[in-house]
Amino acid sequence: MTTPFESLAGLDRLVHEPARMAILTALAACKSADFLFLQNLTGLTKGNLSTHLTRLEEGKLIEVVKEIVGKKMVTRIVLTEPGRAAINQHWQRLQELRDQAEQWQAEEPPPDETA
Amino acid sequence: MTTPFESLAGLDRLVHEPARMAILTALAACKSADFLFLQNLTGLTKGNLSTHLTRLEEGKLIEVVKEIVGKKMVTRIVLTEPGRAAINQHWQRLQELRDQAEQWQAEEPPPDETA
DNA sequence: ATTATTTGGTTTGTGCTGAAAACTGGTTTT
DNA sequence: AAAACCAGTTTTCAGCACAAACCAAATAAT
Repeated sequence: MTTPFESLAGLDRLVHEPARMAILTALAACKSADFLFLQNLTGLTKGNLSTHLTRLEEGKLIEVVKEIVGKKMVTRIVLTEPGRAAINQHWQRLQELRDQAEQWQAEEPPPDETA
Repeated sequence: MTTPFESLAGLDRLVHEPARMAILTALAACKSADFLFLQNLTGLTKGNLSTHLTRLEEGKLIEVVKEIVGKKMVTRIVLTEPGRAAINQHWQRLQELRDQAEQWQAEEPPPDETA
C-alpha cells in the first residue's frame, strides 16, 4: 500500500525543480520561445538557464535548435511531445496527490499514548 | 511585471523539495506523528528522513519533541503554525501559478520570424 | 549476569546539482 | 583596428540529498 506522501517523496526532480517547472510550463504556454525570451519569462540568469536547458535536453524533454536569422544566431527551444506530456502530467499528478492527501486517513493509526 | 513562470522559478526549495513536501503534507494530514510512523508514510530511509527533519526544524517549520512513553523514547514531530501555513500556502500557490500560466499570454510576443 | 540482537534513530562520506562568475566567439560601433 | 556588446557556454563552488555506517538504549538469549 503506497500513500500519497510516498508518491510525493518520489516525484521526478528533473521536472519538479522550480526553475525547470518554470521553463517547461512556459514552453507549454508559448508556441515557441527563443533563449532570451525564455530568460525574460523566467527571470533566470543566462548561465543558470543554459544549464537547466542542457539537463532538460539530456532528458529529451526539450530540443534546442539553432537557427540563423539574418546575421544573428537564434537559439530556439522546443518542447518535445514527451516533454509536454511530462509537464502536464506533473501538474495533474500534483493536483491528485494533494487531493489524495486531504482525503487520506491512517488505516493503522499510531499507537495511542495520550496517557 | 513578473510572470507566473518567474514566480515558479522562485519557489522556496525548503518546502518544494519532494521529500519535504511529503513530510509537511503528511504532518498537515495527521494530528500527530512519530518518527517511524512518518517513515512508513513517506517511504524515506531513516537517515534521509532524519536529515530532512533537521532542515525543517532549522527552518522552524516543525518541532521535534522527544517524549518518554513507558520505557521507550519516542520522537514526536509537530508541525508549527508557520509550518502549517507554509505547506498550505505552497499548495495553494502552485494551484494559482498553474492557473495563471494557463491564462497567460505574452504582452510582448517574441519577434515574428516565420520567414 | 553477561552477552547478542533489536530498536530507534544520528552522523558521516560522497557524488550530484543548482547558481553565478568567468569565459568565448561572433558582431557592431567608433 | 580596437573597443564594446551580444548571446550564450563552461567552469567553479557551495550546498544538498541520499544511504551507509555508526551509536545508545532496551530487550532477548544463554
